[in-house]
Amino acid sequence: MSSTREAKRNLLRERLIDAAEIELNEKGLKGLKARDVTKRAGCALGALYNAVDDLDMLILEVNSRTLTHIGETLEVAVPNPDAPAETILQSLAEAYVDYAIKHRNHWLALFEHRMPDDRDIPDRHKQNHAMLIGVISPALAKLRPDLTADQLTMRARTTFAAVHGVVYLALQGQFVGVPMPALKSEVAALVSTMARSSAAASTV
Amino acid sequence: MSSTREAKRNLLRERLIDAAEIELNEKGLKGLKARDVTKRAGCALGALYNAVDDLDMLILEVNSRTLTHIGETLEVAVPNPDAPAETILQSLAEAYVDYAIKHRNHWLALFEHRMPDDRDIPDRHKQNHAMLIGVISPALAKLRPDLTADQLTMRARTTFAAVHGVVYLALQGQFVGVPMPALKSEVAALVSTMARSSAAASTV
DNA sequence: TGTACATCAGTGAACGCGCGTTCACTGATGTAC
DNA sequence: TGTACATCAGTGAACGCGCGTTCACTGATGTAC
Repeated sequence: MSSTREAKRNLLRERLIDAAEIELNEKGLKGLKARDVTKRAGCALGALYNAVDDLDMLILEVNSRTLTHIGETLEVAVPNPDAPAETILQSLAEAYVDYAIKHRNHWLALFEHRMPDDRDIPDRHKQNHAMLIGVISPALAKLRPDLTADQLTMRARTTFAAVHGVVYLALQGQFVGVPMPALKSEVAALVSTMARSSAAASTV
Repeated sequence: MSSTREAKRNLLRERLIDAAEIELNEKGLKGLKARDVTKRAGCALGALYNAVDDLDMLILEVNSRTLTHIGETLEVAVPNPDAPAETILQSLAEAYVDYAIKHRNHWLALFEHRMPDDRDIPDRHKQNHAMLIGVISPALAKLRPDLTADQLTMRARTTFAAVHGVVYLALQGQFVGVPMPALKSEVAALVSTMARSSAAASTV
């Protein structure tokens, strides 16, 4: 058998992803360097390319973890799935804001990372992203029983993107964002707005 | 007098900003190179550093123009300042979406460009950004006469950021964004939601 | 179990490239008289 | 107006650095007999 070899290989792979996770957290996406990652993982520079295709792929792995992590956080944030839809949406939004603040660099990397022109993102990773939408949909569906599944998906994306935008500009700090101290209450107001107006079912 | 010298100097400066504007439009922020800009402006590489501190400063100049341009676009988009507040907000949002689509790279550069760690952004440039908020405020004020000036500013920022977020994720293409064909109607729905719920004055 | 050979993970110095910025030089513009 | 000198914009080759990736080498693990 070659299980020892393979096990070792996977172990190093994990160690590299762990290391990249820490480096990303500390230095942000732009500050993530192959040399720092391998040094932290305790292996030689070249070993990285044996464990993983590419630095981009390593980042994708970390991003996958982050998405899973966000998914878990959001699930836990909804205490009772039978609560009023607005309550659920508020919980989700608050958890999202908290996550973004606490894991700023991981969260930013999700939206900042771009593959080089030619290559594209593995399906597995795209599905991970879909989770962000899937988690809002049930609550929205309650508020808008009149919408088709497709319309709901659109509305869920819009809702997510709106909240995301407020958090994103606030965390950038510079410019037009809401100042950090006001962030949570502004997001709450936004979600409340969207939930109540949706209930009126008067929008397109 | 040294007016010939100074005039020439300014002329080259303008030509460099023009060139950077075109390069940015064609290749995006990441694709903007000092060599390409000077080549397009028809001068030597070194001349850039005589006309301008830095490549970052050149980008800031282009971004300033972009902000002015957006400002003009938004002003023109409001045909009648006495129209109902929701109508005005819808016009502004639509104009913003159109601008982002049409001048994607310029628009993106506004939010993607970061100064190197130490240096910070000149005040002039920050004020330019404030315009984005200032232009929404009057319409919001009509909807929410109950809010203080500070609260209004917050709400304007939130409103802007929400719309911005939807457009931003949609234009990124990858991931969770609204698909482009649905973008305008989704933004319209979002603005409508915000305008009507605000009128109810029931949010924090 | 032991020996001989094959494979492949791990090493880290070296490669290669991109690219912002500098710098010694030149020639044009400006100043003093 | 003309001459001698000073200044400074413009030139482009060269510098310097960061950094992802490769590659010849080594030593450990695996396979065949």
